[in-house]
Amino acid sequence: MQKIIDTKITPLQNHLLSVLPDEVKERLFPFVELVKLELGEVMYEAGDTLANVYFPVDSIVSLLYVMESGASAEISVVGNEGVVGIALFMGGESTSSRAVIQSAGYAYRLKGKRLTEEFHRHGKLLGLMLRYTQSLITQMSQTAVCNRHHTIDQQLCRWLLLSLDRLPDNNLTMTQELIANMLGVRREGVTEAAGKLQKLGVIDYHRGHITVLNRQKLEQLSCECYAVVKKETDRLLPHGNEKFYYHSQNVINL
Amino acid sequence: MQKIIDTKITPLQNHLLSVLPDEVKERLFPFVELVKLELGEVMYEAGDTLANVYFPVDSIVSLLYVMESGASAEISVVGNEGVVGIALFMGGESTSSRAVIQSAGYAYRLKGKRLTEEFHRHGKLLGLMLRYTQSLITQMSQTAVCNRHHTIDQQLCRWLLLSLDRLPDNNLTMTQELIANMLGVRREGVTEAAGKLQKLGVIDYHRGHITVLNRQKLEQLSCECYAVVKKETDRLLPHGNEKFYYHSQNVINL
DNA sequence: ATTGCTCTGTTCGATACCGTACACACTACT
DNA sequence: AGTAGTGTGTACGGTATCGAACAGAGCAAT
Repeated sequence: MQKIIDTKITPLQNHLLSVLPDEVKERLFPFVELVKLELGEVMYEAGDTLANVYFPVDSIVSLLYVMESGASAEISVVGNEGVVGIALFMGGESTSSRAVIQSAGYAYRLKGKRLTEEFHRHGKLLGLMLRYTQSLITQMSQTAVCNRHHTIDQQLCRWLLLSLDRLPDNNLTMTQELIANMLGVRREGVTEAAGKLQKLGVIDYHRGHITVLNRQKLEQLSCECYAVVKKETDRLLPHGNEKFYYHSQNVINL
Repeated sequence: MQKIIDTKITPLQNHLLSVLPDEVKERLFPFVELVKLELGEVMYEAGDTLANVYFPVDSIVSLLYVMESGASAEISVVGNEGVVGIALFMGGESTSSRAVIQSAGYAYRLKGKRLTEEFHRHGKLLGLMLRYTQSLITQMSQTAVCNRHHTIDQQLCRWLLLSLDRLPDNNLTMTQELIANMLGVRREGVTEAAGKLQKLGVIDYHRGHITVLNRQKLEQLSCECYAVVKKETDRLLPHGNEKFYYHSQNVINL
């Protein structure tokens, strides 16, 4: 299913795409396709062979591990700062994680073949992908440690901040049940933690819609993990020029 | 400090080095240096700029995160199946993790410059490094999930198996205190878990020396995390030819 | 208005792990 | 033999999280 829309969306809204040298942009952009991602859709399952990579624009994708028991835990988040499908260029073709749309929106899709062709032509893109991958590794590592040492309250704050950074405003569409899956805890645990934040006036939520009212306080209440990851990511991937141009284009459903 | 020893050690005992094409071996091996690693030594601190990568032969290196509070947790282990210092070729130059020698032994050191030079000359080495990095990512992810969902008992089993795979025999030199640091739990927790394994006749240990008596049982008692990581690693990095040749060579202390 | 469904709030006992404290055992050194 | 130091065993209360069960509240469709 395709339709042409007049959007305010451009590949440049993805940080990785926006910092590429102009010549690489010129070669690559004709081949990227705009894809619409719906909340809860599964982008790929653990073990799937990947054919495309996705550069989120205003969507958020959650990488999560599912255990034999069915219990799950999010190991990292990807928004417009990153790319989904690193296994494709890392050479493994698949991963043992599942990718789920955590926040609906758009992403640009690129065929894996185009990507790897570009790798051989010019090292810039590869270098960028690798630095991004390293920042992802940082996030995963910090998650591992955070799971071990920090309370649900702290982790919820961390998680909200991670989401906030990848959204255009302060509203996230997300039930407590889903957050619980991401954090790998019971839904009741999230209810309790969210209740505290509500009482403190930090957030406001109603049936699957959360609004962050006081970001600063959220940062105070969060564990160090958020800041550590942010700092390291900024080091690895300095922000590029963030001016955008808009145009009409095709949209495809995932 | 240097001395020439007659060892039974060769670069081929490291799996990554051993699967390289002959031409790459010929270019690279003249530049690798044998390094002796002592138990407990810190290979690099979080944030250190890396100048070398290390290919362990019979040593084990633990990558661990240290939090502001001083609490720590191991996020992955590297033995002769891998390489320490991926940040160097990922482009980040440093990581937020610390690398500690978990089991004394030898490793081959290669200047980062030599490594990246080889990347430009021939894609084989890069591809291998990237696939290894992906297997490392798998390990980190699984660790994150394991920290969330599994008991200390299960995790101790997993940890012992990870160590066992990287050692020549069934003996590991390791106090409960150190294991506790790796797992990010209290020493008493390890004492208790180890006590159970002792009673079951699975392990035998005395003041910092652990002998695994029944590996099969250990695998049964472990959580799935060990098997998942092993399977994925085998997929990403098929074993090469493991015949070795021996010769005299220099040894350097770290 | 009724019904049904999803999302949230609350309770209760169970349990895994923590923090603290201390006793004991083995080893090495004097 | 005595002493110091390191590694291990155990005990106790405190707490965060779990598992299960259920009640209510908001929303949608009929």
